[in-house]
Parts: sequence; structure tokens; C-alpha cells
Amino acid sequence: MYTVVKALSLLEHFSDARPTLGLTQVQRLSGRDKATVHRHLLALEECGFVEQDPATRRYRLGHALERLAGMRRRTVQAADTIAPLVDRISREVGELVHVTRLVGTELHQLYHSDLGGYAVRVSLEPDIVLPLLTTSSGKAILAFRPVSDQAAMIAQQHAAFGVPPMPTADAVLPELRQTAARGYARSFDTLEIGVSSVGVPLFDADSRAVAACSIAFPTARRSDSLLRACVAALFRHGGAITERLGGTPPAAVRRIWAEHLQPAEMLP
Amino acid sequence: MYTVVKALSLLEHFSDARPTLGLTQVQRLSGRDKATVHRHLLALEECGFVEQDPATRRYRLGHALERLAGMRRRTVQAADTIAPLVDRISREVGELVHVTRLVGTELHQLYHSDLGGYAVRVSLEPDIVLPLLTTSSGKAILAFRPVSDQAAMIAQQHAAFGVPPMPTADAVLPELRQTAARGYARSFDTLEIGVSSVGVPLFDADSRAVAACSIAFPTARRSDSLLRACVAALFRHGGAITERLGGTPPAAVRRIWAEHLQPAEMLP
DNA sequence: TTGCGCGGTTCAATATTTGAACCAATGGTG
DNA sequence: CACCATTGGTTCAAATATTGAACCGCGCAA
Repeated sequence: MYTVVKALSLLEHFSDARPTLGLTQVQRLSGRDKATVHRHLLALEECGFVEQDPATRRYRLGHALERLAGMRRRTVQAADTIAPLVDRISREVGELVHVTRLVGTELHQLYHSDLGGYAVRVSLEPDIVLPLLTTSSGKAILAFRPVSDQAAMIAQQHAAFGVPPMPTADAVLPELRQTAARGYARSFDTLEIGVSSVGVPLFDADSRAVAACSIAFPTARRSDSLLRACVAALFRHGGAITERLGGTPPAAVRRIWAEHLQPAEMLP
Repeated sequence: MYTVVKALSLLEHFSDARPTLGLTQVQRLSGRDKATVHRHLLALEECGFVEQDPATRRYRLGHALERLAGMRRRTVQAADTIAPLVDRISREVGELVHVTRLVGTELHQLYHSDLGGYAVRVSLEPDIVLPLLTTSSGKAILAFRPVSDQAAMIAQQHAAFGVPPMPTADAVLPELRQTAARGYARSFDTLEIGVSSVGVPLFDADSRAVAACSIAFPTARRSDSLLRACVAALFRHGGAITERLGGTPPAAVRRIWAEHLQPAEMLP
């Protein structure tokens, strides 16, 4: 096996729960020899991938990661970075998966993928601006914004969209609260008769909901098992998509997603 | 030499100007054998440090960098990540270097270091909130904010601080324009008689000025050569400090800093 | 067709990595 | 206080992964 892979694998043992690790700790977690681990940590330190606190001699993730991640964020198209993952979700559930971004108060499409192979499929114009209140993407984002934002955006949507008729604030606000509690949004026949979808929010570096990933399918195919599969897929991959876009889900959302996956889904 | 270091060094050849590289290109830039480079890229790809566009077969920085950088940003204290760099600047110029952060409209201290060894030195209370209009840190940040922010913050500062007397908006605004053009801010005897400083802004991931790094010294030691040395040090390391905090300087600032360094400073 | 540059592969020679054993320092404990 | 456990780190011969010259197949332009 490549020594490079072995060395880089050491980085995987750092986590939010264990942000700093001692030599012996890394050694135990990795199961490798202590001398090897030490050499690898030295190499990683030389490149700035880890750094050692001179006082405690513990290691933490290094500053080179910031530099390179910043470069990646600036140079790699958002659509390119998420494409493989979105494709994979689409292959898993067999339906249309699309990722949209909130630009001001508008919902713009970023990337979508339909690898299902059904004859009847949901299709959508690539450059159309989607409404916030009748799509699961829009509701997923809104549900995780501060209430002041919600009010303003709902008002704006009522002004901007006439058809299909937007639900009133009184109807939407309770649903947003539900959505926030559930961790995902639903939309059955609200954007268009015959189209249903479920969606989760995606977050920026400050854990603000700024985008969404949703799965859409003909309402005719709607079933409990399909819904469960879609939500599970979104819960499973929502964090990774957020991460690839340079963001972090807030701890509360992480928790919801993790909890709901444990009972049903143990397999990769 | 560690193969790990050799492999990771390949990542350094990616840049804003060259976000994707072909195998042969990396080979040429690194001067290593093509087979070796290929193996290393495969290893890096396996860990998600680079990814290959299946269509063009070109490589780009991978998504693992985002994940790890996000973890670092969440878990490592900001003060810890910049401490070694700030210490180094202080050693270089022999004066007090301090980094402050804008929290709302208040300027909070994040870290400071004085490794000069002079008997007469500037000292500052660790928890004091600094004014924006009479410090180079404050002016450095303000100068790179949108004008609407500037007006609001100047008004707020007039309300919050009485002593020392704040300069009027008419006096500050032109100076902010100058500061933005120069790339750094100055303050001579404005915070306190006998204290001078120069400072540069630091930016967040969206290139907004949210912090500053400045060098303070007794006005008695002020000289052209000291000023030049301080500004050069700030220009040289400002980008790195910003990066370690997870941000990116806007292209305009990058350009100013780079241009002013070329004639005077060629050495590391 | 030819020739060129590209991404990628092979395999024997070789340089690097590996890990058991060993230090030195620290700190908790009877 | 001596003791033992644990930590971070080092050594060096044996084992193994890395290296690079040569090679392959492909796409493309002349």
C-alpha cells in the first residue's frame, strides 16, 4: 500500500470530538507502529498538514489545509465539486436529484442529475428560477433561516410569483417549523400537479442555510418506501455535499440527521 | 526524503492561476519522474486530496481538503493558528504586533506578541475594546468595508467613545479612501500621545474585512526605515494570516500587497 | 501515414520505510 | 520518596515499497 495513503489516513483520526491527538493516541487509533506514526506526523507537519503544540506536544490539523481548501473553493466550480456525489444519490434512489442555491431571494439551479432510467421522469428547465414556498428546496432553506428572514422572503415570494398560487404565510410558517424539527422538507403536488419532492438544506461556512439538495419524482411513484429511501439518502449525504461546498451543517441539524439514520440505516 | 512530503508537495503546484493540471504538467513543474508523479497523484486521489476530471483527465484539488479545513476551522482556536506567524513578525520587526477582530462594531483583541526586547514598549490591556477611528487596526478594517458600513460605524463610534476625541467623519472618510488605495492604515499619536502604528486588514472567506493585524511602537522610535519594515512585514504575511483564519484577501488587495513588495523585498 | 504529445503501465534495481527494542522525561501512587 | 506506568521520541538492520527508463495505446495535426 502507498505510504502516502497511510500517512494521510492519520488525518482521518482527527474529529470535532478529538481535535488534538497525542502521538500514542494516533498510534492506537491507527493501529500502526509508533515509530512509523511519528515519522508520518513529522512529514505531515513539514507540509503544514498537521501542527504540533510546542507546550503539550499534541498534534492538530495544520494551516496548509486552510490554504489549499481556500484555493479549491476559489477555483473549482461548485457544480463540479458536487457532481459525483449528486450522481451517486441519483443512482441510489433512481430519481432526479437537484441542488439549488439561494441568490438573494431567488432559488437558482446549481446541478442536477437523473440516473434513474424510468420512462416517466421529472424534468426541469435548466435556467428557470424556482419559487421558495412550493418547492421542498425552498422550504428546506427557509426553515433553517432566522424568522426575520422567513417573513421577508415570504412577502417577497408573494410579490414575485403569481402562478402557481403561493400558500399564505399562515400556512407556510407552521410547516417551516415542522420542517426544521424533522430535518427535511416535503412538497407534494404544490409546484405542479403530479410532482413531489423531499429536500434538505445545505449550509455555508457560518452554518447559514444557503442552498438545498432535493429529490423529485412523479407523485404516481410516491410510496412510503421511496420517501424513506430518499430522506435517508439526503440525510446520509447532506453533510458531505455541504462540506464539499465549503460549509458546515449546524450541530442541531447534524444531530437530527445522525439520529434518524441510526435505527433504519446501518449499511453504507 | 519522505515520500509523503514529495507527494504532498505536488499540491503546491496548483494555484489560482492553474487550478487544474495534467499529469505531464505536474511532472514538468515538479521535475520528478512521470511514473512517480502518477503514483503520487493516485495516492492523493485515493485520499480525496486531488480529484480527476473523468472527461479531461486533468487533476484538481480534492474535497477532503474542504472537509479537513472545515474541521480545523471549527476546532482550532483562532489565536493558536496565528500565534507562530504573529510571533515571527514581532521577531522580524522587533515591535508589538497585535491581531484584532471586528465583533459587531467593536474591535476585540485576538492575539498579540512583543518579542522586541526594547525597554520602552507599547503595552495594552488584554480585554480592552479598542476604538475604530483612532487605531490603524480599526481604520484598516473600515477602509475595506462598503461605504454604507463606514458611515454607520463612524456614527456608532462617535456615540460609544468620548475620550480620546474621535475625528469627524469629514476627516476620516478621505483617510479611509487613502488607506484603501495604499493597502495599509496608519495612526500616529491618535490613540494615545506617543503611540504609533501601521496595520493591514484581514479578510473572511467572502473577502470581507473582519479583522486586522497591526504593529505598534513608541512614536519616539518612528523612522522611515522602521515604517517601511513594518509595512513590508504586514504585506508579506497579511495574506498568510488571513488564510490561516480561513479567509481570502480580495484580488485587489492581493495586487496592492504584491506590487509594493516586489521592488523593495526580494528575500524571504 | 507519420510523428508528436498525452495519460498511463511495467519491472528489476534500489533507496526508503518499517518496527522491535531502547531512551528520557513526566506524573500519578502506594 | 521510590516505583511503575505512560508519554514522546530515537535507533538500525531487515523488509519492502519506491523509483525511473523504457514501453504501450490513444488522439490529433500535419
